[in-house]
Amino acid sequence: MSFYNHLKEETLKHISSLYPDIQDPNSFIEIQISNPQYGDYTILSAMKLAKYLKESPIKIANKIAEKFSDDIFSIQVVNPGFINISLKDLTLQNILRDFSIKPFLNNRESPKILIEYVSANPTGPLHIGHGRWAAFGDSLNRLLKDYGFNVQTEFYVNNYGNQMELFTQSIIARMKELLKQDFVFPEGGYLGEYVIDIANKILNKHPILTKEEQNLHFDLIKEEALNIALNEQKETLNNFGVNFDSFFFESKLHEEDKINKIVDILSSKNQTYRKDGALWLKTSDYLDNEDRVLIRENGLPTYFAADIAYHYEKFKRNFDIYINIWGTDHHGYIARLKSALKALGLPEERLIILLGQLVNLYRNKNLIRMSKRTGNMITLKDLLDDVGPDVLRFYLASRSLNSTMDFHIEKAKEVTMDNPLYYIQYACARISSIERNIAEQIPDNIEEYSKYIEGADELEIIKKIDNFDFFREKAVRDYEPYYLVTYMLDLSRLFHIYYQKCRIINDEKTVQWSRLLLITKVHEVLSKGLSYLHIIPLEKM
RNA sequence: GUGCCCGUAGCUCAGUUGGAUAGAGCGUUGGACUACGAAUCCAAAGGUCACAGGUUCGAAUCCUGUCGGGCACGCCA
Repeated sequence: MSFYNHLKEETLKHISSLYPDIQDPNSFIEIQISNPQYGDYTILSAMKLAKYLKESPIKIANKIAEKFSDDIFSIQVVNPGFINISLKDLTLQNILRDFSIKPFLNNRESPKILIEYVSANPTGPLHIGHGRWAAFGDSLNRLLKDYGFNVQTEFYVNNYGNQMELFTQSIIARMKELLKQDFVFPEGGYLGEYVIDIANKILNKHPILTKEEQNLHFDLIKEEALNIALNEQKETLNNFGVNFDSFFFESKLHEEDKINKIVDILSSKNQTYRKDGALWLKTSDYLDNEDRVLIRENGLPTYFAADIAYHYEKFKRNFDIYINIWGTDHHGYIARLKSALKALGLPEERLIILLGQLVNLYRNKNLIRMSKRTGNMITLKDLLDDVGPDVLRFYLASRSLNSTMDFHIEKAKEVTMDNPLYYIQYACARISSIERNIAEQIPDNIEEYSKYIEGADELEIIKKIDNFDFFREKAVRDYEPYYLVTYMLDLSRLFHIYYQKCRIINDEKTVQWSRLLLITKVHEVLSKGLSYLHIIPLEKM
């Protein structure tokens, strides 16, 4: 266990015994990494407790501090109620000796989480926005799993409705064009080049369509179009290191009559009414600012109705938490969906919708405006071919989901600190290189050499290694994998500084093995961090 | 107009569920390879945390307002 987690447990124990009346002592556990001049970790709990207990924070801090009987660190209470912890050198050596990365929830119950993400319309190729959800969702998945959650991932396929019809009509028009027949391109249809490719593929697969009237085979063409578009999306995602446990087809909800059922349930709960020939859901009784249509005047259900049915089915699967990753352009949709879940009596608080801001794509300093309709776009596949999956994933996952990001294609291809993945990779490559260069047999008990570590730079690195659990916990708490990216850059920096100053390969073997142990642990942590991004550390560059 | 997000160094961004003296990289200027990989390191310069109030032991962080930018406001999906 990291010292950080040890300190958390001890603090909890002491607060519980000092204040047995507090119902949720966990909510008062707050530990941060200190400003170096004050120590290594700082416990902020006394000041949180002071507000709650209406007692002087410094008194509380002193009481907590007295409870700590460990002699493995020094402890100091400072106004207005900071409890500063400074680790002794021997403790740091032991942290290095014992360090390993383990799931935090190892021996506890593992909550089940379903993450739904990407969920693009199967009407064309993925673009960089989908890439962002893919990179983020997959990293979140890997991070939560590593922490100990039981995670499954899902892609919701919107293969039903007007967009799919329009897509099919666009393909049929292109097929007719290829056959030199008269055709009318549908209004608002899909103009992208890829539609012609798909038309060609379908014609090659089904030569009979060249003779027959294509409209008679509308459903067949739609089915083929869906398969081609979806498989291309899957292939792109796979090349991006992103795979899903399940694909849920919207059409299934229609085929199995789930939508009518959900509408009936809502009606039976007196949550609907008729107006202007349509059936409305009383979402404004809950979180929404107006009511929404479930069944249109023409008798067809809305996308919203299908989405309610989808989430109703989702909730039947008994996960503890449902995470949806949506683009910010769907933010207006949250209130109505959560309202519908409330109307159904479902625990909507289990549905966590993470909104991602959009990505602006630049080439040669020009913003590229993309539109699937006009076909003016750079696809995710193009970017993967151009800059490669590692750089793309690193970049897309290295910023908060909540900040709009600019992606400059030229800069992503440069190998500079504008492209910090290489800074981390260079640290990994240097460590691998040293491992290759050490000719002797590495001793089995290399952990025991931790006691020869004593340089300030080295102890600094051990502290940073111990911080891994702190940042992982924070990333899990906020659903923000990028915290680990910032952490990896910091750790890499400490390594590069150290590397510059100290030789690892050394005639003095106790020094050599202790230093090798240290950088091996750095390597382990960096590898773990990169694994969340599905990036393999380089042994050579 | 209404709702959501954002505004930190010339640029791109960090900044600990509010915590101690706001930090990195790029770019600029100067320096370090006869030692494990110089894709590195060291140093300098660079700030009214958009602006104005408020909350409290403490605000870049929370609240209110103003200004600026992005997105969304369909019986499309």
